[in-house]
Amino acid sequence: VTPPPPRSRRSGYRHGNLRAALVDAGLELARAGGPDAVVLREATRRVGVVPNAAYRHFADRGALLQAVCTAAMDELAGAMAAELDARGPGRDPEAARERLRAIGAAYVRFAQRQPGLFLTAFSTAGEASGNGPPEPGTGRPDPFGLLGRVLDELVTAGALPPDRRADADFAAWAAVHGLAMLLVGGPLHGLAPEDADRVERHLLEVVVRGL
Amino acid sequence: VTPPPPRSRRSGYRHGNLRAALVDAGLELARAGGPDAVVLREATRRVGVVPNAAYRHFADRGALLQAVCTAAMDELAGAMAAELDARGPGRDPEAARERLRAIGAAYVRFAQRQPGLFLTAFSTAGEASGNGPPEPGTGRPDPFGLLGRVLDELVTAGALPPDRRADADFAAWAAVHGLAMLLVGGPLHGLAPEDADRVERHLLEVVVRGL
DNA sequence: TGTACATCAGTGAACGCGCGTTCACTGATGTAC
DNA sequence: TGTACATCAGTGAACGCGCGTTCACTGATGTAC
Repeated sequence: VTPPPPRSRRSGYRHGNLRAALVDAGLELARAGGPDAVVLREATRRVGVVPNAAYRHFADRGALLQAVCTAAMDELAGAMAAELDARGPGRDPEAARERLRAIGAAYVRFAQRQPGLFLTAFSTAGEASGNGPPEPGTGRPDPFGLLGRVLDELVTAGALPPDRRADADFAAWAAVHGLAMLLVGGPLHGLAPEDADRVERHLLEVVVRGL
Repeated sequence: VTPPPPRSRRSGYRHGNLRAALVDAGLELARAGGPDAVVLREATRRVGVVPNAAYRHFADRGALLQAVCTAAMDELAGAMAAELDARGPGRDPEAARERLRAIGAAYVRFAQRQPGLFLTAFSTAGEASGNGPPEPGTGRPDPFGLLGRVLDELVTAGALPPDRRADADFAAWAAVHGLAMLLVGGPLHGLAPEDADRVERHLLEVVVRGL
């Protein structure tokens, strides 16, 4: 179906950076079809390379998928960070609340626009990946960390009592994550956009009010 | 791996009710491995029947999976209904709120104890299934309907202003669903049980307070 | 009550498919002398 | 600057696998006479 890629053949033999190219191809597959669509053979096909070439860079299919998941998560974090950067700091209570709404809206919007990537980002399938929030260590922004920062601002701005800060991360995250999941391939899939918007605003109000 | 079942061979030739048996087998597969584990050949193997026999009762693998998904959803609804039935009616505000907490807790507990079934119940993969809440028509209880009933009680008991009733379903559902998804195979997979409990209580408080 | 027959649930054998993965290889690249 | 060589990224061919699905069949069951 996919026309065999032009096979640019770069410098005749060696590929520039096959690893990155495979992750990119996997990302496109995930974008179109979610984690199950990240098929090793198809990724190599798209890059214009023989299937087993992938084994120079990944131990097995799972390692490729893992890299794609991480990349998808980075895209989500990037979308959230961009939304925050486009806004002024949240010094006063209402501005801080607005930032919380904005970050939540960005999360849901990403899920709606990139359902495949969204599902892939959260599809580590309960591997050894984590027993807690997203693994620390990477320097880049992660969705959970961004949320935590916004909640800290909320406390600083006096819009959230410090004693309620503790589990606020998880509560807010769960609420927004759940809406995203219901809208993406879940029972609320196909909800009219304006209805989805209304539900989203309502949910964010419940969270802001409840915190 | 699975020892070939004793092949009870019922009345020598015909199977009692192969359709139901296949759904049961599929349910066990889903319980152990989620929707992807619902493999037609394996289901027939477990029932002790030749693979193509399934085609007398299901158009294809998708139809079998669909039946299994519905059965999984019914189990979830059953767990929630049982939790409600074990409680008195919610006439006064606090009792009504308590019922809301109970139904939410049942939802999350089901996800934790039966992750495979939970994921399967919500894995219709955005098929023609629905553009809105779970399909009406079936007489049995469904999770969304049960939640709606509890919210109605909340209004009757005076614990929820009627003008906020409208989108309360989705907001409450999303919050609880999100927690379940984060805990099951998501980033919060492996959270210590006591932490998960605390997070759950906190989330339910945010919802109750926010509504 | 007994016999002929239509139905149709399950059998047996086979198919093509795409997948992940392994093997021995080749030849361009970059380094050591 | 030129030549010999080690490295190792990508090749070519092949494997075994389990899957969903199709085909023509068989024989127990239940009905009509």
